[in-house]
Amino acid sequence: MSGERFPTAYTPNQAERRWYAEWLRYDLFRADPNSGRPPYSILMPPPNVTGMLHFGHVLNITLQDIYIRWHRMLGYEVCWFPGLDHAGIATQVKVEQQLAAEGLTRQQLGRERFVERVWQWKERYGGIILEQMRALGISCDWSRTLFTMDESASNAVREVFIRLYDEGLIYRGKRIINWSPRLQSALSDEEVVYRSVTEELLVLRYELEDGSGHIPVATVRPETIFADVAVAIHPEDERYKTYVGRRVRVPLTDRFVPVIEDEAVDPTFGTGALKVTPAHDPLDFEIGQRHGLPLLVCLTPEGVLNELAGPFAGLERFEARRRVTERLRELGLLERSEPYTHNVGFSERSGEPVEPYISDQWFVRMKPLAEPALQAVLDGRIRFHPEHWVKTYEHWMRNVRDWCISRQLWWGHRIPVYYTPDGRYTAARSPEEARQRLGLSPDVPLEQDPDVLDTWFSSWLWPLTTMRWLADGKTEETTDLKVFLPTNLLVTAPEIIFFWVARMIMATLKFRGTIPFRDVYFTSVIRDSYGRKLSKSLGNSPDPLPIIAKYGADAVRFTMIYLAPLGQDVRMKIDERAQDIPSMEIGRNFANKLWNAGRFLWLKCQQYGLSDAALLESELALPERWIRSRFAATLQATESALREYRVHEYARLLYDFVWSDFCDWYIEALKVLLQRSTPQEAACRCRFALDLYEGILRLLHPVTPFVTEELWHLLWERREGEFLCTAAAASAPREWYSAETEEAFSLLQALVEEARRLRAILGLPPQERPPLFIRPADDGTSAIVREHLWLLDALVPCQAQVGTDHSTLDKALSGVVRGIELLLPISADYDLSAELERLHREIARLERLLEENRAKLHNEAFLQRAPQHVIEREREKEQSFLQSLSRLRERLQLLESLTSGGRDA
RNA sequence: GGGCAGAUAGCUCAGGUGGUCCAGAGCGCUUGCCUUACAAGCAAGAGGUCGGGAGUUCGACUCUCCCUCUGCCCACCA
Repeated sequence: MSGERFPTAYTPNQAERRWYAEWLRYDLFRADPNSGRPPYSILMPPPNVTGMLHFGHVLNITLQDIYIRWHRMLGYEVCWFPGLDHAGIATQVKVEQQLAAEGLTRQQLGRERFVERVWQWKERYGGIILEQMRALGISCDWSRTLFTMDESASNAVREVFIRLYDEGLIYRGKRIINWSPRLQSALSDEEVVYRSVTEELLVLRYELEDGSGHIPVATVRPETIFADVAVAIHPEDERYKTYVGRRVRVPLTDRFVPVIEDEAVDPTFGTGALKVTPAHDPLDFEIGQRHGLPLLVCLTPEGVLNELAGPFAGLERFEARRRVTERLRELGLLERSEPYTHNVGFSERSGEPVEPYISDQWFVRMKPLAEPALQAVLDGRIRFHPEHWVKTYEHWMRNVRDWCISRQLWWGHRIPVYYTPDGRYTAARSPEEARQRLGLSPDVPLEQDPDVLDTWFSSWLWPLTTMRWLADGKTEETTDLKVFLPTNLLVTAPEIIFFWVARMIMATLKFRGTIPFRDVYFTSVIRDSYGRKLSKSLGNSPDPLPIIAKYGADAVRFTMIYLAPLGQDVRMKIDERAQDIPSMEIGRNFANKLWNAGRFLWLKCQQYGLSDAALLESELALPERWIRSRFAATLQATESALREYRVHEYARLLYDFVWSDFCDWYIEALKVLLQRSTPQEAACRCRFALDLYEGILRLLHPVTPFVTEELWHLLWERREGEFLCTAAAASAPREWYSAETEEAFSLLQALVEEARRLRAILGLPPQERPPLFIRPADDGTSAIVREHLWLLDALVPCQAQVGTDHSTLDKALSGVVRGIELLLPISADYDLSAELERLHREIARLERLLEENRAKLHNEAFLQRAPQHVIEREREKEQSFLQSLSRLRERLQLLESLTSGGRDA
């Protein structure tokens, strides 16, 4: 027992700063792969350095820390690998915005200086993010922090590119990709979001060369007609059969293009005739390939019409659309137009509509990688929680398409490919190697590919690069890889299942022959009370730091997991004006409750002292045996909840146990027990209480590390360097649990609650202790009740006494609990009408239940088919109903005779 | 168009494998309390035909099917 003063209130900020510094000072988070203890490892999904963390991260990181801290206390050698992601496009966009505010563009700055600016940005926001993570109290191994642009990661990225290239799994090709004119870069399919947009569907006249008629063609993108190379119809479309093989004029041009047949055309859509523009549409591209059509490009990378568009050249694509439409109308080439709602792809990062665009890009062949990765999940080597994500995963993996990995950006891993002036190229580690590979003499100039790789091309190597795989470009084997891979758990958002989770599985299987992780926990999506995702632009995503400062890190951690059931979205009320999340009070109040329970125990221990003499089993009172049993049961339940990734259940179990069982019942009973004990006994009871409380701290430490560490040191003398953080997890002997004890105590609880209800009806002042008469049931519970009248006295409060003759208590309020009748005397002039009404209601309720119960018991089918214990249970219920009913009826009769008698007199 | 998840008290949500609380918590609400730690608290209370409809079963909030609504993901056809 510590002799220091016990503060009347918990001040989170101070304690958090102090303990985090201590934990770091003693290097408690550093993993030692050579310790020989069983390993437990987690890879932290590296946050983007684009900005600050939001509450999605807070939940995600808290969950990981809970598992890390829990396993550390269980004696595992834990290793949590932290890091940051360079987030290519996203970060580049942010820095360009910053530049724009200064009136600059990246082109003005030049590549080198621009990249320097991005590094400055990274230092700044990376720093904020790390500060936020520390404020939350997370216990990752900071010595292993990795940034995806670190040299060691770059080395691995380069090697992987070259290996895949040599294997033919990376190739360069002219394909239709998603082009962002604003970013001047290609995007992967995953970086495009679709939105429903209403545009005008135009029907244009493509006139036959000989002037004998026309084909009506529907389009929403008339500005692309300049790149049309054919008009296609479905082979079985009778309407246009005769046109096939003839030529039509592309409107506004002098070009004639053939009419062709292709299965891909949907005859039921639009006019059934499709203008084929292979350079500007993925479907058209395929058709063009099939028919050997030429590729015409009418847009520049900036999204401006080029010389092919004749008089329209130089117009921006949407302006061009308006002008072209206008012109077509003037010339009578526009047959009709109608509003048409369809999905249009937008760039996720820069927001403008994506342009399907033909260009030279680098791709990864996904099919060979996807197959083993799919199997690993289907056969259960990797388990998803909740499991239903497996279906989504499977669907994507079976339909996976090649991954466009080149980006026309400056911020990212440069593509390790070198080109000769005459267009030959190869992947290589250096120009020298490239020359060697191409068999060139040293004087041939080479140019490295200006593009960089998709961010996820470094992220998918995360399980490997965090463990220093190929950190120097050569070394395949490291101690970390041997010990910590596969990792145990990945906690991540379901929205990056394709971007990241799937690809990590592919890469780790490919390059290491093993799965990257065993369990994947997909977190909840945090939404505001309107159901919207948190986002900075909506203003509904407050900065976690001030909220942590206001409520405490433990409160934030606890509230998040308390509110976030596995796989369900979480709605939180967010006060946008105050940038506050009021529900954080849940956790704050809980920490406060825990604190005060500790303070109470401290005060009592000061008062009574502590006795080392272990209490004999027989000397433990029922409330003590009960709370011990509840502790054992709670511990067991929390363990299985955590093992099955029902983390919110873990939080709820702890909340209910601490608040209801420990504080509301045990501590209240302890107050009475201490009063009735000899000083010697009281000291023993304090010891018992304190030990149990310590168990609670151990149990809670993974969620609320700070307040528990603080209490753990306040209540006990600890050796230098001793921390709850690295103490053993809570444990309880099996025999602590006793169903019988819990049954007995719950009877007393029910009696207390019923007696309090009666007492509340009378509205007595707290000091008043009315007599309470108890008429026991005849089921053997009588002894328990008789032995614990003192407890009822204190908890109700009242003066409880057992009596069988209650006839003298004619004027009383009554209640029946499991056949036990409680009587609270009332004054002669008390108005009984409310009580009579209540009795009637109660009797009616019980009669209904009895009826249902009897219907069951008289049902032959039920008796035959229901399991024995269920039938047994129904019989017991019948008895209990009968006894309660008879007592209530007696009571009613008595009161009715009284009231009528009263009226007569 | 395909798939997934959800619909329980005014609000936010709990309710593994159908009968053990005849539906629970927190917040909000009503009433009474500064009762030997805690008013960020204590005690009592009001409030729900568990989205609708069928079915399986001795028995369904809990399983199956259909419907309605909500959210998300995937695919995108001019």
